Amino acid sequence: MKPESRKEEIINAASILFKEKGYSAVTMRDLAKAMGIKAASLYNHIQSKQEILSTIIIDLAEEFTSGMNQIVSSDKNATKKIENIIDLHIDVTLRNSDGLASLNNDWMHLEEENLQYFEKMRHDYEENFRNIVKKGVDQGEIKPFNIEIMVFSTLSTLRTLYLWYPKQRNIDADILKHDMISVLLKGIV
Amino acid sequence: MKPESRKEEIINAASILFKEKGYSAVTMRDLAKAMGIKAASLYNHIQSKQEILSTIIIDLAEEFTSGMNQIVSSDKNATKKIENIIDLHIDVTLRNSDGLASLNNDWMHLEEENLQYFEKMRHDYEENFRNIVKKGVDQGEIKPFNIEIMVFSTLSTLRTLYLWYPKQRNIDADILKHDMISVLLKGIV
DNA sequence: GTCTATATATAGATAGAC
DNA sequence: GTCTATCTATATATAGAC
Repeated sequence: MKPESRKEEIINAASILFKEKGYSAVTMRDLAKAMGIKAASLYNHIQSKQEILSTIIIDLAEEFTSGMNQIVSSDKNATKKIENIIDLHIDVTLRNSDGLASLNNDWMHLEEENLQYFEKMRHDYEENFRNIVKKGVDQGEIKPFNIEIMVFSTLSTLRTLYLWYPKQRNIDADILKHDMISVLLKGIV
Repeated sequence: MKPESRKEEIINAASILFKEKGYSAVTMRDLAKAMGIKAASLYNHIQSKQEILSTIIIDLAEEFTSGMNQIVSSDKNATKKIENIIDLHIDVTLRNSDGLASLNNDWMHLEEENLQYFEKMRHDYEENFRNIVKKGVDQGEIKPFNIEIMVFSTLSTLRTLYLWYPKQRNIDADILKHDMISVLLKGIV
């Protein structure tokens, strides 16, 4: 484990609090108390509460964007690409399930450029997903159900993993990946 | 359409704002502006901001609880019961998709008894769902995948409908029900 | 890197006039 | 049923000492 910088510690502590109560309901005093310091001291490491939120969300969104771009440009069939997307979500969830709460529920509190940047990444991500499913249907790999419903159903499950996985005991990541692929795909494929 | 009381108007306006920004980020002044009155005037109809939140959430949670109790006590097989649960979620989503945002994201801001009451209803709801799936597996109706993953996957999709359905154009409720049952069940059953 | 003290803004809510 | 005026608490953030 590489040592965390003080800024990283603050961001991790904030991720946990934001997950529990949401960005708006967490005060800088709450965050300082969780760190064992006073609120004013936080500002020696970060510029604003907003900077904490945007760091959490944008870093994660870029991680998903980067992962999706690799999958899209790979030379695999649709089914395999969807399996890779499931793996991506599980990997990110294992690494930072707290931060995913902010990405899912507090993105609307981003400001200006970061809000637009986030919304573009999310839109592109969904569009990439949709195109993979469409191509799978065209090539007879995936059942010809309503495309939007299949995309929504799969994505909503993957996006909610952060709420569910930390509560599960004794589920190994590889077993989870295998079983999640079964549940999400065996009905579609 | 029966005429709305002023209190119901406030609650509906609040549901929309809470959906957009979350309970904590919406001020009584925001709500008053949406109603075209001053913040102080709201208090002639409601006791507190907290009362608005608890009304939105508890009413919806009781609706789900009541619906689930009917399904549980009905004389049907597991597959049919799950279809009825899907119908229940779609019906509630059509009737009050705004309020479902609070139920999903702002329940932790409930106070005291209402928080406990809500958490018990949510727990019982999940337990009922889990038992239906278990029985379906035992009787060979449902594929023997990991129970928790099937329950989580289905519920996470149904709980997120409120975000997705309002954005869909030209999807009739009955068609949605049919297609959603296909996507969620044909892989499991 | 953390502290105390504080500036400034805004939150939920109440009192009392109309 | 709505208003203006206001109370009290608390929010984010800064200044400057240690």
